[in-house]
Amino acid sequence: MKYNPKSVEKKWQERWRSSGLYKADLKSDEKPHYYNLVMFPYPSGDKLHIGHWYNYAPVDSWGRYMRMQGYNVFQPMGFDSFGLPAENYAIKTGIHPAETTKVNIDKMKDQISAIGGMYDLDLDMKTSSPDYYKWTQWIFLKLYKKGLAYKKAAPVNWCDSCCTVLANEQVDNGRCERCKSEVRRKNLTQWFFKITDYAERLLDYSNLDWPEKTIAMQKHWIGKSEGIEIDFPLADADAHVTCYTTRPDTIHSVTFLVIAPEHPLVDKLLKGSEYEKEVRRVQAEISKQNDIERMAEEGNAKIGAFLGKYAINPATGEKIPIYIANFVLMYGTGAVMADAHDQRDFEFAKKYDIPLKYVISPDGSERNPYEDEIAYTEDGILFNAGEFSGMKNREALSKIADWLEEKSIGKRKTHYKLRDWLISRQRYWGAPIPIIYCQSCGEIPVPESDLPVVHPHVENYMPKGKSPLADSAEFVNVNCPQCQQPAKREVDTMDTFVCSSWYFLRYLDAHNPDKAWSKELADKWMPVNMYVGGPEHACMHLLYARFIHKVMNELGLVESKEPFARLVHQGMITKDGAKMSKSKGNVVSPDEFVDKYGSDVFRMYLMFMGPFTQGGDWNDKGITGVARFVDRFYKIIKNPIENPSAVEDMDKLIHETVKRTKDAIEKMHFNIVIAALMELVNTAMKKGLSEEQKNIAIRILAPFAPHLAEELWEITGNKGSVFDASWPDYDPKMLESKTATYAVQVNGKLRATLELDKSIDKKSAIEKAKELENVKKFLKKGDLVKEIFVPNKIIAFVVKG
RNA sequence: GCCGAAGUGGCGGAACUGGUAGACGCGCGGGACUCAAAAUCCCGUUCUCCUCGGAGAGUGAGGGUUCGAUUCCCUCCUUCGGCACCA
Repeated sequence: MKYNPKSVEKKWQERWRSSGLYKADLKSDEKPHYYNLVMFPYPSGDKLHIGHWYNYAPVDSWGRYMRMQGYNVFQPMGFDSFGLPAENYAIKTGIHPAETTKVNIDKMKDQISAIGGMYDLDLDMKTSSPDYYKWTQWIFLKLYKKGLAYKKAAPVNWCDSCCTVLANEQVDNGRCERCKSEVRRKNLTQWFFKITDYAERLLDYSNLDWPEKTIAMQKHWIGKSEGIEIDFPLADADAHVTCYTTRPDTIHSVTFLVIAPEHPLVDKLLKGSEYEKEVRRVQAEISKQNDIERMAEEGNAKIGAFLGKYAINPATGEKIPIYIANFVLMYGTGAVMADAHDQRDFEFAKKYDIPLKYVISPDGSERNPYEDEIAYTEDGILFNAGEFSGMKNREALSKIADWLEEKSIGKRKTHYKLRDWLISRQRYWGAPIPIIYCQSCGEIPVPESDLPVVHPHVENYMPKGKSPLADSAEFVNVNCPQCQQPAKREVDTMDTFVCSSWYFLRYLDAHNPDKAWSKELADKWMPVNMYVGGPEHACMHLLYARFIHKVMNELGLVESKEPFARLVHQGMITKDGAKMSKSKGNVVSPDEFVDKYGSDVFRMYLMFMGPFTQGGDWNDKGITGVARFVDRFYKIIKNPIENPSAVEDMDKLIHETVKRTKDAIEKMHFNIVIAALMELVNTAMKKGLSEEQKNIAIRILAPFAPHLAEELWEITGNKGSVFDASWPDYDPKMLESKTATYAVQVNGKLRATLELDKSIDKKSAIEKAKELENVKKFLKKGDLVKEIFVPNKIIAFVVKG
């Protein structure tokens, strides 16, 4: 009889649910804890697609494996339900985001249930529910009180016709992606979290089992650099321009300064200047470019303007002109010293006819080896550099820095590229920021006892230049918590990354009305042992979560210093080489495959496609292979081929399979696990399995085909769930064999193979190999000059002539 | 441009620390079963020669180290991912 996945899977899912098999007892210390976490999904209208399955199914297999290794596995699942798509959908259709969110979550819950995973969906956790965002607001207040939340004006990309802020990626060539009207820079007062205070602490990755690549990306993002701030006095005023550089060795070649068009000095320097008109024109032009365009490599010329003023190069005493240019941004000091040894400065100087001066060449000779065509940016020997001439520039670097510090011209400084985290959004579908503005008391945080600040219902979500929450008079008008006089609420909402930066703590104590999380449980369960999600979150979510966690740690609210001990990124599933998206119309739904082949087959096929971290292009061609494997496995256990004489040989294979699959699982190479199980089945088809061997085989399979394994566990007469049994161990003695297969090579080419006893010595092994006909043939072709013997592997001869 | 990863049969992919390249699966070819087909089972399947024992070539391209290289080194090409013209 053939295996019927449909009825069997339904049966076991119901049993698991009714027995509460996978409910982790968070308070129990009976078994070691294992927090197995997958990044929670956004409840989109696209529902669950193959990419989600590719992510969730192997993580579930991992969790089941850990459970069978004796761990108390906690594997929750919730929803990141605030965000822009629901709001945009509401603008289009008028359906309230809360409603679409609920519909999408219900649908996705059904789909996740169909996987038949251990995911605990009963926690019913979503970031848009008041009992969750109450605590997001509470975290805001914690940061506020620690001085880590502040307001400042920041430039944003603004579209006048859409009346809204645009992300850099929504700006296309200076125009709004949606309505094509011109985008302008506009200053808005916004809330920030001071993540920059934690730059140094965030650079500590000790004890984190994370992909090297992700750590490298975060380090790059934080961007620590050791340099020096140098003051350039103005030629005709008692003021100076401070520039930051990591290359003080080039100070003698500095022939001009470039400051950001937004630099506060620009207005002062321009006062009554004949250059004002041109500078304003260039400023206006640059203001149309977003940061990405301003820094874009291709298709964007360097533009700038002379400010009509000069500074003094403190090293040479020379008068040098000051410019503004698009490529200098108002970060750090907003000013750079420019010279001939930087390609960007070099090009700018050529365009605006600014004289250049060289101070480095490969051999110290006074010329640019590239003949003035491109900048010489490599290292070399200094010349025209005063007392430093003749030194290697890298060696002179710190000496010049010392010299600048001694003369009080410069001061060494560590810079970080990391900017503070802009958390306010002028959007409806997000957690309200718990701040009240009072005419007499000023900016007042909402008292913790008044949380949550409930998200109001509004009629119109259309952006009008300010948050739609401003429409609700009931929401906006409150009494000041301090003086009880009429006051107004902050109407901006929080970035959804704030909501997702602590959800793993809430899972541990979901819906507790009195606390964000229980410290006791957090100390038992944190950090998350295994965290799996897409690599696109390397710099945002994963950095923000670490930041918030470190703040909570310093406040004594959690013991762990890091939220995620081990991190793995799953690969991306594409369709015909393209990312799946509704707009491209290439979203593949898992439902029809699950319906046709069952969850076990579908999940194993996804795992069989290739290494988990690699991803791949979706193609349903091979799924029949996995379906055949499942049928065979079922058949072997249920209708055994009786052949007792051969069954003994199977012992070795079974133990080999345990070892192979175990090694592959720990590396998350699930494709190898499935392949090894297929090999076992193929051999077992011929030779049969004993009852004991069947018992082991079922347990190896269980994490990957949980329904089938449970069914077979029951059929073979076992009591209870296979997931309460332990994953099998192998006996190393069983893997040993008396003989080894040697490859016999002549001049590096394989000429024969030879089965030899493992205890054989070099001399007799070589004798045996020499007797082989095909080896003799090639040995005759010249003089034997070398014999190589690698135990249990190779016998090689080198012949010359 | 810089940083990172990858490139292996018709396809997805395997190969531990330099030691028999192509496991496993799909597809394809042949056979068994069948009135027939599906399903299932068995055999074969990198390419080119061949006297059917084998021989030669072969892991993006070209060099190098080595008895031996998918694996190590150099140069180059292509694809994917990341980025910030950060001074």
